[in-house]
Amino acid sequence: MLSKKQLRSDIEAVAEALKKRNFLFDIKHLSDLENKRKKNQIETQELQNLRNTQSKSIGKAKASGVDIKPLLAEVADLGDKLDQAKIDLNSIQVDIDEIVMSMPNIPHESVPEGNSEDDNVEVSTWGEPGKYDFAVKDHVDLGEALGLDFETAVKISGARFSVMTGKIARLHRALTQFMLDHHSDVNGYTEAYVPYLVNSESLTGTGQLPKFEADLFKTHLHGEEGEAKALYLIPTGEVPVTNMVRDTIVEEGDLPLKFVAHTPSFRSEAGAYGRDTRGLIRQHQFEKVELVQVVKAQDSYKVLEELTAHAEGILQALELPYRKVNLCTGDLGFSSAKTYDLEVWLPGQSAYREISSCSCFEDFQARRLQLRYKNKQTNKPELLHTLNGSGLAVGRTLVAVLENHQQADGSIKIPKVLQNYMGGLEVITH
RNA sequence: GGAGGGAUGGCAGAGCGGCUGAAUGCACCGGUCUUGAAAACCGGCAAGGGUUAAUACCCUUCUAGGGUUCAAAUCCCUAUCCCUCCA
Repeated sequence: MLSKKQLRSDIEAVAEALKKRNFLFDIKHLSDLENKRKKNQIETQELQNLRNTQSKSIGKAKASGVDIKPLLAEVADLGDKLDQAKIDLNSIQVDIDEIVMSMPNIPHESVPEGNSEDDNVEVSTWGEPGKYDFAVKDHVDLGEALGLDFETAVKISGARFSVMTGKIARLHRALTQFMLDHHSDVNGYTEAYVPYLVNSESLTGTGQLPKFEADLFKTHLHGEEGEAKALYLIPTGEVPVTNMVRDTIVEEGDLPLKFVAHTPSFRSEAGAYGRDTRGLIRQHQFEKVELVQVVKAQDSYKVLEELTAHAEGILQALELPYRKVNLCTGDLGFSSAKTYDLEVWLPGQSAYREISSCSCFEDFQARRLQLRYKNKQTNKPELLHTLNGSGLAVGRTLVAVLENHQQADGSIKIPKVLQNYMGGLEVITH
């Protein structure tokens, strides 16, 4: 959420900044609402003040034995007036909130302007796409021989799910284990285990709600109260992990907070019909190892570089060629001020595909989350900055390992760092 | 399944319907003292919002949502979470 103060004082600048990401809003409508809010709020608070002072004087009069009847008559209609004023004010505030809650974050100045992913800017590349003296297969062909099974998944659940058995299931787990160990042992993250079903407050805190409900799987509880209490399957580990610190004032000495968590992610992929229908790239359920950091405002962009480098470290350890891309204003996620995508090379597609997305949200999430620390200098609570990134998406990493480390006979070389997790295996064959 | 008890500031923990935004302790910050530190002593210290150039003033908040009342941390109802006892 953007700062309402900023929206009041500098609405033109906000509109200008959001235009860069193709987000337009009715400036006049919002400022009209804001003017109404101001008037009603002052009015309401004056009534409240009046009631408070009147009540106090009634108390005093009663204590000193004076007849309070005339005083009571004076305040007779105050309650009704106040109730009405509150109702009016509340309805205006609901309208304003609805608008503000659906406004995306302002892009950082270093974000390139553009309309779509075609305008993203490549920042760096690592490794060279491999040269193969045989016809490369994609991960579906390679995987199906090794225990990757989409047909069974269709029977159990439907399209966009997968089953893995045997060595490939173990390889998938090995990737997860390696990532968790690496980030906690080498990069200093604290491992976290978190719920996979979350309430709507959590999703509002990180920005998935209210705007993106269609992308989520929502559970349905029985009973009349069911709707209000319904839980959602997490679309990313970011949600439960970042919400661990919702509504808290963090001790300055505990900063930065660094968490790593392995979670499944569930996405309805609404609107993605026909895209990546083959294989593991776009699934309703996939595993991710998520990095989350909570830092002071002045550190956040330095930390974005650092966190991205942590994700890159996994790709490097797995010997997977990739490139780092600075997302343009038009491709930026709703809550993000700046995002680097890491795109891994997939020989089966002869293309770079997203495998990690590392974002700095500045105080956009923190404001929704009421996530602060007490600044020792000013002695005031200040909003923190949040960041997260996949380190990495496990399913897509499996795809990348299969395709990049395939050999002519369809076997897969296991990267050195994974061999311990594979019981010493150096190659998997069917 | 039944019967109770509880939820208060960063934490712990008091709190008769009006003088309670809230005692006290811890933590934290500043000061005195000290070569320095500790201890001791003195002082400060909740959050959110509004008006304002500023000082300042005002409003809201004692798990959440309703209700009673001129007035609610305090009384009533409901929900959530925690605890104890019985089956």
